Parts: sequence; C-alpha cells; structure tokens
Amino acid sequence: MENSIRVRRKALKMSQAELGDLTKVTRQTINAIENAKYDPSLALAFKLARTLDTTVDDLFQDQA
Amino acid sequence: MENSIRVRRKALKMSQAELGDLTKVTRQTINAIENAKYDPSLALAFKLARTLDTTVDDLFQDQA
DNA sequence: ATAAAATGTAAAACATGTTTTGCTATAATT
DNA sequence: AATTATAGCAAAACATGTTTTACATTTTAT
Repeated sequence: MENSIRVRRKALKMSQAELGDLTKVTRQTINAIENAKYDPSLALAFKLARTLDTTVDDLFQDQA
Repeated sequence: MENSIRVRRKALKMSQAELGDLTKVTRQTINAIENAKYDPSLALAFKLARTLDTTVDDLFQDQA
C-alpha cells in the first residue's frame, strides 16, 4: 500500500527520527513504512495520521 | 481500538462468514475483530471499510 | 572540505495478526 | 421440537509488524 508520509513529514520539516519519537516507534520503522517495506499496524496508522495532521484514509492510498 | 463493524454489518444484513468471504479472511478473524481481541491489519481495515460502505476513519474509533 | 545529521539497509529476536481445525452455545427456520 | 445457521471460543501453526544493534551512504551545515 502506498502512503504520503514522506511528503507530509517533510512539509512539517520533521526527520524520520522525530516522527518516530512522536509516534513511539523507531526511525527504522518509519523508514521501512515510507519505503513501503510493509504497512504499519492500524494503531500506528492512526498515530501517524494524527501526528501528520491528516486522516488515515487520506494518508494511505489503498489500491482496489 | 473500538470499531463499528458489527453495527454496520448487521445494517447490511450480513453474517460474519459473508463479511469474511467478501474481505478474504475467515469468519474467526471477523469475530475476533468485532469482539476487539485484536486490531485488523491496515489492508484489512481498508477492505472492511470499503465492503461496509464507509471509511477507515469512520469505522474505527481511535482513542487519543 | 570536513563534520554532523539524516537516511538506507540487514539480521535476529520478539510481538501481533490470521488461518486451520474443531468443538460449544445461541438464534432462526421448518 | 428438531434442524440449520450463526456466533463465541481456543490452541497451534504460520505470516506480518516492530525493536535492537550495527554499519554504510547521502544530505545538510559549518
């Protein structure tokens, strides 16, 4: 599944490590998700959306 | 995390098994999620939202 | 040009999500 | 009242998500 985390994170001038801190995961987790190695858990998806000031449905582009 | 799957499923007069079929998981998975044993994966959350004619953000009530 | 910060990557261990099989209990249908 | 459909529950196996540790590469700042 694709997502707009990197774009939104950069728009907020935030590093992967900072975003990880705010969402209580490691920077490696943020990195892996941005690079679509795997999808976050639903709980983390909500945390990311909240932190990046958007919604889950907007942050993730679910294909079909 | 809480969700409105049961309510919406019943509104559509659907059984757990049917919803499982439509979203390609077993009825046990639907049952466990409805009874909040665990959260679905993000991909399944999207499938459920689509099938139940709503959005992920609406279907799941993320607390804080 | 150098140093510092940020990002990419990887393997092992651990945590959580899903299937399979099977059995019990409750609701709906005949 | 009996049968059938639906729902709850559980353990083992398997799949996916996250952390930890560590090192390499790229970008930004001095």
